[in-house]
Amino acid sequence: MEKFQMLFPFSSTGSSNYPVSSSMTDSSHVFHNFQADNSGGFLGLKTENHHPVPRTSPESNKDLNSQSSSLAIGSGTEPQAAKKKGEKKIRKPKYAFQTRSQVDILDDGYRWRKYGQKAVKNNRFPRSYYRCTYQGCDVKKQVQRLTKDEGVVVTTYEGMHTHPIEKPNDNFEHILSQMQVYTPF
DNA sequence: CGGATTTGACCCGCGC
DNA sequence: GCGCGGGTCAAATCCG
Repeated sequence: MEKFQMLFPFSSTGSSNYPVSSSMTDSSHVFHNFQADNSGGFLGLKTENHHPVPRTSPESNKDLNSQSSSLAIGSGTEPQAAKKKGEKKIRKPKYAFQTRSQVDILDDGYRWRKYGQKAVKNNRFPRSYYRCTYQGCDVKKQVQRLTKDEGVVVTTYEGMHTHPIEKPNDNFEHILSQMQVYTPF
């Protein structure tokens, strides 16, 4: 596998076949996905799980929620608190967005270490699991392609980065900051 | 040599 | 209670 760096559809480089070529319009597209999700465009994703203690023992290494076959866009903004009564549920913010890209590796400026890869049912392409390699930063991310359109890559972020970006990436940094603003967290 | 990847095994939640 | 699906760990491997 070759390593593609800097290949970023969000960038100004017009190499990609991104529907919008304007500068800020890109971010708008992203937000469109988010809003659509909240509106019920996609199926709601449950972010019920929590993580009381960090992974210290090899036995307590289960967390995360299991999503359905389809890709769902979830977020910490989910009205989870409304239905459940006083559960120790720590909302785990989850963000997902689709991008049109030839490569799975979307460099968002953070350092990721791949820790797993699993084949998904209903999908010929495997899903990759990444984790941020920053001390104290347990942000996870998974990348998956759509069976229908291999050109579409779905990236799902889990958690928020509590540290500055390690790599200068103008455009995405801007988008990221906007995403954080958009989120109540 | 150190850090990142790879890949199979293991484990858990849920549905039947 | 078992099987399936999905997620994570961990040892071995690869690469710079």
